[in-house]
Amino acid sequence: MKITARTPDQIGNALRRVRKAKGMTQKDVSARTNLRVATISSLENGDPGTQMRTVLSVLAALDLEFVVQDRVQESQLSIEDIFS
Amino acid sequence: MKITARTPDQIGNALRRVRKAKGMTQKDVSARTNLRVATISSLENGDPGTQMRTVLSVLAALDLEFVVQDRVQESQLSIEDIFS
DNA sequence: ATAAAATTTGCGCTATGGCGTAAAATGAGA
DNA sequence: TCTCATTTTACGCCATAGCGCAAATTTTAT
Repeated sequence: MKITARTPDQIGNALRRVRKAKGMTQKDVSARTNLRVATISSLENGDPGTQMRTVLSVLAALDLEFVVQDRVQESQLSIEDIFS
Repeated sequence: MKITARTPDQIGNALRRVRKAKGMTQKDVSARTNLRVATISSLENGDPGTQMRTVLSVLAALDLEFVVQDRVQESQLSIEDIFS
């Protein structure tokens, strides 16, 4: 599992996809993070105002991590276009 | 350039390292993002409250991107321990 | 269809991010 | 050492994140 993200939408979609792939509900993530279900929802829906602590907390709950790397030249297709 | 980050501090340090490696000042990043120098400073110093829009904006200014991936088992050493 | 689960939205609240502006502190070069 | 550039910190301001709590909406299964 390795998804490039440049926008809040892409990050949100990636997190939702991974969560579902792991068979977890927002409630499950909420329990692991002590964040409200509404907060998880907001993040997954691409709220750009979501704080770093919140994103990192959810990442940890999903056993994910961030990698910061140089931008790679890629097609105009976003991850959302590729995966339904 | 590829740096794993799990904490606001690690993200901040990574961004600062990359910025300097590219010979840019916080003022340069500020000019490219329309964020205040103080905001860049806050981010680089690991403020967990920094918003996603801010992080993504700075990433773009540094020609970087996020990759979300499964956590990798690694030593206890953080990136800060490895690089001065 | 319909019941249950899951997700989204709303309200009032407190805390704080990022803004403009400016000054203070730190770092780097002559 | 002494500037000048860079970074950090402060103050007042407005906007909003995330909280508890709850209701509404959507999705999933039976």
